[in-house]
Amino acid sequence: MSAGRPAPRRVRLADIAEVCGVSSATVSLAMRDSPLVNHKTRARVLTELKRQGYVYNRGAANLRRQTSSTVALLINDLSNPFFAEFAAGVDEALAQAGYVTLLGGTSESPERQQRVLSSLLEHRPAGFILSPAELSDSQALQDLLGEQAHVLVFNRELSRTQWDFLVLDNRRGARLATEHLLQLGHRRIAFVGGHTTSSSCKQRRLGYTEALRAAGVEPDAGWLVECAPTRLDAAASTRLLLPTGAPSPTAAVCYNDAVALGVMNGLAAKDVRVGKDFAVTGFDDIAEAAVAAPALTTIAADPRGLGQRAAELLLGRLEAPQRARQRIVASVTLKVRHSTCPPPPLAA
Amino acid sequence: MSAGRPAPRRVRLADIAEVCGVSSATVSLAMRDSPLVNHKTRARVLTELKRQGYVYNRGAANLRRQTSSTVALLINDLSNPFFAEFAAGVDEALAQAGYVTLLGGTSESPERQQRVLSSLLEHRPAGFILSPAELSDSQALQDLLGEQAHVLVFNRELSRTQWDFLVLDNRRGARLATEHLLQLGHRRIAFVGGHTTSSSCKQRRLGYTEALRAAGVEPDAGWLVECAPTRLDAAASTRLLLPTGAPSPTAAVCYNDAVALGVMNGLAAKDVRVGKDFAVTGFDDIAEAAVAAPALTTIAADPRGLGQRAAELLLGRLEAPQRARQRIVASVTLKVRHSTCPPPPLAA
DNA sequence: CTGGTTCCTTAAATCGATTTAAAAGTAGAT
DNA sequence: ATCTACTTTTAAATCGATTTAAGGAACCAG
Repeated sequence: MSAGRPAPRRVRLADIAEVCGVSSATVSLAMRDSPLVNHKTRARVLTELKRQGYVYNRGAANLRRQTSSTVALLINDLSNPFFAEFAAGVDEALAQAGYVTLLGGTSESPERQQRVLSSLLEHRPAGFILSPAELSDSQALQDLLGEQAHVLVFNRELSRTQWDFLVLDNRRGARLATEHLLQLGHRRIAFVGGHTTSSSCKQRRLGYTEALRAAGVEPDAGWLVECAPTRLDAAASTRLLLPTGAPSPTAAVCYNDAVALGVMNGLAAKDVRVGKDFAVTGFDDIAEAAVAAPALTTIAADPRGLGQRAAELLLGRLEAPQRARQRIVASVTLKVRHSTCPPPPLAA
Repeated sequence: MSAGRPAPRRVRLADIAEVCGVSSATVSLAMRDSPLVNHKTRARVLTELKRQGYVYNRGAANLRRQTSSTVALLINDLSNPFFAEFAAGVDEALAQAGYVTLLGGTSESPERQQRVLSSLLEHRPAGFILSPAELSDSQALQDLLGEQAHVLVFNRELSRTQWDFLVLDNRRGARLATEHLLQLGHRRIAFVGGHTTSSSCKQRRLGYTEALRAAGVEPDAGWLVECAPTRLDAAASTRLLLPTGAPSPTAAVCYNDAVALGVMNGLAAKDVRVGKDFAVTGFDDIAEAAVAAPALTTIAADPRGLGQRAAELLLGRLEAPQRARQRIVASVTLKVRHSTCPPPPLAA
């Protein structure tokens, strides 16, 4: 067990002060470019700061100044590339503004979300960017965070909160996808995936229904297939789309890309050729969408840009705590690829 | 502009103390279950803490105790699902141990890496988990972090540092992929992607060469195709694999999945059917690999598990600063899917 | 020499929790 | 009543940077 060097204590302002023959107050002021300090003194101090490799202790400064230079980022699912990109965008924009990101992954568990949140709270972040876990308890979150916390909620609505909110234009996205299918000639179009409890699912279903009605098609209750927004569950639900007694759907609008990819797997297993015999659309435009076979027609949303937007919204709120609540609906675009096609002649 | 409530100051230990008629020292001790405190007093204090919704100020405590409850996580590319999963694993394990993750994305830029790092340093994290940007300046990193910092380096070797190191078994992975192709009957096998400067690329090429030599195949210089590890650049490089004068390769071991998917795109554009006329393997097993057409044969490495492992290694180091340097090589496995096939009879 | 400027520097308080030595309180024994 | 032993509480210092009021120096005008 060699001793190594005895871990030199970190350099403090007082150490610099001593060498320069001034007080630590002077060093502090010099460092922060106060006009109170003689430029000769400042130069000496700055040189010495560099020479000793001084590292600012933001924690001490924040304690005294009652400020904070961190923002907490709570993400429901970092394994999902959509949210990972979102996180990357947030971090990038926060770093640019001089903030550090406190990361908290919640794995879609409301309990873990509460635990992670109370741990993050102890670090006194200036604000929170929260992409809530499914089935989050809005009230519990509010109790923990307090009424006047600076919070930006992303993606999922939290009922009865007054926090800023950034969300995709779910309704319009689903309408775009549905209209695209209608234009191709489809009339019997299913909506697959998502839970009725989720606000984004409700909105997407709404867009879907609107598009159908606008085209004079009355949606059939049998076309609404509920399942978890995962590839596996979606694949299992696929049987509900296949011919029974009634005329079956010729296309499916899926809650998101994961569901769409699952549906494509499920259909392939039954020898239904997606893009030839059956049309499928997704939502999110995750990276897999472009390389799937066939490449998935989907709704794109620029998650990295959303992350930057979220950070900017929160920073805006920090600067103007009193400004009115913001509710931003981010636009989405339709990306047509090869999973959509006209209905087969037999079905038309 | 309604005023709202005037933002009640946060509760401090002193506030609790006052109500309970004791000193803040007593509250502090009670909170931390010191045997010095009378159980009757402790009960009163705990009740009051809960009643006022006290939130611990870890910053103040850390300042006094000269400790830290954060760990900095620097990630070269959060958009890459492999690293996003890794980050999720790290965060999960750190949270379990009571640490909070300070996130820093570096976007593969050494300059940004330096900037992000010095910003994180000011928050005095207990340690660092660093997945270095390409072409990182090892010396510059060491100058910034200091010799005795607690650092775990992931994935890319940093020359002449004494930090703990966690890396995939790149050599064995590439050997597994190459052996798989050899067993299928291939003799002319290319290696595509990656830069010679990167340590992981060197190791993978080594495994590839070893496997060839062991099978009595002398690698041809023309089989080594260098390109950036991105889908786009790989697609563009594909032409180098196709028949010219000399007999051309019938299979390709790719540096990673992104390259493999790019190569598949490039070949498809030239009507070469991967999985029928040509075999391709990847590395990483990102989510797209499973849904690509054909599904990609690749090397899997459990990035989330690696993240947890990384966190555990760092935490171990924090507890035992003097222990010998760790160098962990994580095992990988071959995932055979449909992008690999025997060589076409003509070429055999 | 006095009073008034201007310029620069610093002592001391502060942020909130922790820690330790010392004090205060309680009980029991003599 | 006194002493010892033990339990419980607290005053005060501490971590490192910031801030402000006050002080010192230098200079000029009258």
